[in-house]
Amino acid sequence: MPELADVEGHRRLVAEHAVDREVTGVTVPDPDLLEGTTPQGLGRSLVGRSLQEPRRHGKWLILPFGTDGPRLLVHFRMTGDLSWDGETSDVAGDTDPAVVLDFGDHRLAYRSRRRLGAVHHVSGEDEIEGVTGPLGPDALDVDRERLGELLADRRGGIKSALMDQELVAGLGNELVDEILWRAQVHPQTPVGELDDDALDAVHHQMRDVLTDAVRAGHVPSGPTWLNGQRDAQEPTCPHDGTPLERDQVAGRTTFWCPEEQTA
DNA sequence: CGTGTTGTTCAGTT
DNA sequence: TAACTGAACAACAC
Repeated sequence: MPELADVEGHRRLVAEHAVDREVTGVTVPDPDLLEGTTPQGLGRSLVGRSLQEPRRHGKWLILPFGTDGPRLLVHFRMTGDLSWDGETSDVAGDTDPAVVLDFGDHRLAYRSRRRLGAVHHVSGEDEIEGVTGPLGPDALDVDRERLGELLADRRGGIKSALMDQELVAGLGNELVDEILWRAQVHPQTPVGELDDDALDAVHHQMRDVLTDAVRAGHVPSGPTWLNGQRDAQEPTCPHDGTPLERDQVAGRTTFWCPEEQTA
């Protein structure tokens, strides 16, 4: 379920185990999910180089090799994970890995159960944006002032704005629903109608939700989280028990509390 | 056999 | 023009 928090979990897994280790071999069981090079080219590019500190920008995981060397840009889309020696940072079922990096006796494996994600190879830092496209600042780096600036000229609803990776990178369907529910803002509220108090609330909740979700490595679904109601038969507001509304907003299934999130 | 799904991109529309 | 909608992508669960 890769949104910012999940990808951050994958980043931590790599940071914990693989940094400064040298690639000794690569295997690409599913070449369809390798972009920007061939399986042979991947080996020529990476073998002998060591992995540097991994970064994350929004939902992209960036794995740099060597000094100013090639990078792997990893995207999970709807499903997928990384595993280190079989220890996974998420659950992708029993799917076979698509791309595997060997580090001596250890191995880092990328899986994408529905095969929508991909591992992109670029040869340097300046090629990254060509793959990711323009991205807004990472949601974890957006302070209150910046949020106001980003939304200042924005038309349309707040949910579609927050989901737009060019505006803010990293927020997905679950995170945005959670943030707006806690901020008591209706997902379709036009951005221009949000006053300072509402923007304060959105920003504050964005920080809180992200902090908790990153700590957990995914969007939590406990009893105090809207996210926990997502696949309940009769979803109710964890605050007051009101039946939640459910409809398509910004093209995604959206839940909100009709009592608290007034338009 | 339909329906739905955490993300992104594209074509078409407002 | 900005931004919206819907379809498509692939695979699986229900």
